[in-house]
Amino acid sequence: MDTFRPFEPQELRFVSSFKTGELVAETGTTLIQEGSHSAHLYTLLSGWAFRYKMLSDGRRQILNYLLPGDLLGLQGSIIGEMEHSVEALSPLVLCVFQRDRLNSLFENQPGLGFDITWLAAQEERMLDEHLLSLGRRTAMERAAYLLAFLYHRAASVGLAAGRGRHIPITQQHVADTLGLSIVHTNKTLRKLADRSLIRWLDRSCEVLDLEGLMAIAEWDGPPERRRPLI
Amino acid sequence: MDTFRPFEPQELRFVSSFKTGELVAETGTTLIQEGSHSAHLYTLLSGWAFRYKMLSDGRRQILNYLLPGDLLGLQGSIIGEMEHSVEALSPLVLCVFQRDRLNSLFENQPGLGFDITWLAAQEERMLDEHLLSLGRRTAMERAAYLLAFLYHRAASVGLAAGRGRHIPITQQHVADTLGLSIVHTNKTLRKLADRSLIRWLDRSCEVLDLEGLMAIAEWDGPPERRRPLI
DNA sequence: CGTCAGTTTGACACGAATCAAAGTGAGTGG
DNA sequence: CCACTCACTTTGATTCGTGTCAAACTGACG
Repeated sequence: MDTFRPFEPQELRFVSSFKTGELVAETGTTLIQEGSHSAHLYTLLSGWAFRYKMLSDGRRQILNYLLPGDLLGLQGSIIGEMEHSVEALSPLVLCVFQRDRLNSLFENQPGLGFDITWLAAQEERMLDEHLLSLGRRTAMERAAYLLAFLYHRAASVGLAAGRGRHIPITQQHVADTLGLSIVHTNKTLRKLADRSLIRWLDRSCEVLDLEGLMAIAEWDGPPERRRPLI
Repeated sequence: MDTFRPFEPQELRFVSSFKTGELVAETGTTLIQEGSHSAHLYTLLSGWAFRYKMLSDGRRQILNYLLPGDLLGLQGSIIGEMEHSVEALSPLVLCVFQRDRLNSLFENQPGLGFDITWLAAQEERMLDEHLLSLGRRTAMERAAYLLAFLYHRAASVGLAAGRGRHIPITQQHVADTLGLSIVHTNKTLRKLADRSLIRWLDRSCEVLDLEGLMAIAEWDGPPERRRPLI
């Protein structure tokens, strides 16, 4: 089963029998609320978003970031209840599906069913890496890893060149992703900037030295796509 | 799509066209090595195992635990290369499948394809919760969460009553799961034991007060299984 | 011109890591 | 049957990384 292909948003987008509509959202919009039983499944067509969970006293943990091609709300579709919230980091466009069509999708479009599983496996791979980061990397290593990771993700969907190459997050987002306080996050990012590895702009980050970041984090980047063995 | 059913190992086990054989392993056996391109996909039929990643200087992070009904090696089957290792925590029995049959499984058994995606969504849910733990919970909260979590998982596959109700891990495993040093882990577990929330045995843990652990961690347990809406 | 979100910096406190050492119990070999 | 080893657990002393508190700075916006 090395013969996968990456999930193409357009693919689901034009399977008219599954598509319900398109949705545009502003920066900061809460797209999905923890505990909700959303009736919909979404594909992100453009923009950035993030998933997070909160504890009752306000502690927030960002779980992962969403870029074009990613699914939102699969958990709700499959398990029934969303266990995390989703918020827009930039203006974005979503493609909306009826979640109750999901089982017929598996029946009628096994290729798409496999693509969904492929996406879920990718997500699991990213979460594994984040866990390694939170559990065993120092603050500096975590920050370097996160920025290298986000740069890679942006590059993989063509956002790395030209205009959009800045990662649209605040230091508060970084802190809540890395499990650090915002003060310590600021001091850590400052060190990375002083070493010319990154540049911090108003509410975004520019990666100047990807290799340097990856070396600090001891991270090799996402695995090479395997060529089909047969 | 609220009408899911939990994945039954027996289900895959007796789909003879996919099954390759059965495999028995001792405690401590490395079942899958990070970086390998395993030709097989497994279902755990009995026993406990855990997934982990390591950094080159020996820092280890345990990602999650595997119990009967869980899949091993799906990542390898779908992405091509394993990005984590798997080790047995107890004697265990695996059911082995050829991974190259996976796409034909999606074609011919869409119901099983959906079950695999369901399992992947469950794994993602657990990893999300672990991330919240590592990022935003204190040492005490993390320990309480982990033990409550493992108790729940064991109970959900019928391991909670009688003989097998002890969780077969060492304090080193707990430390590597929670991202703590083994010394601090010991002191934290000691406090839980002094409060009669757990009892620590030779190389295992007995949960005495599940509610108490869940209250400390501020964790509600896995979501209720949704009844079908229609 | 004031407000507000975001960034920056310094002083201090605290939680967790590290260092060191001893206790326990199972297994092993003499 | 008794030393011996080895993995695991336990405890105390000290160090260090990160959190908390406090305050100032910046730029966008109304």
